[in-house]
Amino acid sequence: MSLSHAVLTSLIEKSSSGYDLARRFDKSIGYFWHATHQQIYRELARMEAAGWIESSSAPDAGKTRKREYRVLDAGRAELARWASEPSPPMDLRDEFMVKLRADAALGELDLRGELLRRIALHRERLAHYREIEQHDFLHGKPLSREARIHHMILKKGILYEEGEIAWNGEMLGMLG
Amino acid sequence: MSLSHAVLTSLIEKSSSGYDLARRFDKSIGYFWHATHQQIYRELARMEAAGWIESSSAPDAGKTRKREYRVLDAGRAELARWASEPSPPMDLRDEFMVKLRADAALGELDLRGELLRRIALHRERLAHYREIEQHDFLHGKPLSREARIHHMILKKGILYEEGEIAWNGEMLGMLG
DNA sequence: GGAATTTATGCAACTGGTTGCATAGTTATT
DNA sequence: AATAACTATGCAACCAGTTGCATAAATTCC
Repeated sequence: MSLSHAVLTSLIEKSSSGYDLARRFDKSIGYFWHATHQQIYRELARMEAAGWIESSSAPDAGKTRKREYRVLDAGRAELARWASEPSPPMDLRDEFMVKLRADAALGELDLRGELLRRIALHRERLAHYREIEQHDFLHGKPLSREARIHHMILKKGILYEEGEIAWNGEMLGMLG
Repeated sequence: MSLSHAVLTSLIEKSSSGYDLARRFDKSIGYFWHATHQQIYRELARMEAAGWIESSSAPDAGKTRKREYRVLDAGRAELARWASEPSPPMDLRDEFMVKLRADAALGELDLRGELLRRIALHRERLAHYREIEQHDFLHGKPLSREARIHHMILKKGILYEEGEIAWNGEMLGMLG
């Protein structure tokens, strides 16, 4: 499992409380690795027990239990170790492809509504990604190595959404 | 959960024993929905208990416990019901993107070896898919509705692999 | 000042998925 | 004839992930 490593990466980018981390996670790594707040709290507890991170009452805690988590050297070392071992290729799990095969086997199920919904969803996401791209990466100023990597990750999302829109469109044409 | 529906779809395509089903699953639906033999046996037991499928000693069982499973009308109805409810968009879980962000945050981890491995893997898969496409769908004879849907699913795999190869290549150029 | 909402944390129960092991018959090898 | 390898099935234990609930303070609304 490597949710812990995803959380660790996000914490290296910025020390945070569990809640802030969960929200930031949603808008960065969450695009290609979803996690609930529950999972994140659990991973934080585990990683603190393992000595990868430490925590203390957050500066803005007030009377709350809010804590701030920071990555320790052991955590950085673990992340580097994990990152340089080979990863299994990502496994796809596309429910809609199963539905299409079910349609092929059973006869007419009329999945056109679903296709239209998917096209709309992917168009929305694509527009969102392109906005981020314009704002963060295409402003003309030179990009750091870190920013160039983040840009490439975003581009992957853009290519994916474009591919989905094109394929779903063709599929719709076939079923129409 | 809908592993049961994936198994059900495969079983509608052809009544089979658990073992045969598991092997066939690997080479069809397994491309976009992986399942172990253990999961498949468990789903078969559940679905039989639910009255979606029935089984009897397989014709070629001999002295073995081999059983053949067939889909009942209740199973077909359930599959149709499930297929026409909206599906959540597939959630990506790409470990390698996390590693890239870790590289961006930590500095040099040298992921080029991993990129080369991934490119080789996707090239291999692409070649395999193209072979299937040539053999099953580009033989010139007209295709049934079922075959055209299967072709579209395969094309999605082809587009995906092509996209991976292109993106990983660009990423390699950037890190090189 | 009180009510509703948002921020923030976490326990407990459940469900899904993986791993290791056990069993038993069949076929191929030496 | 012995043994290794493959086909075929399944139990049990474990681990990961999700859902529902509970708590509590801060903030916003009326």
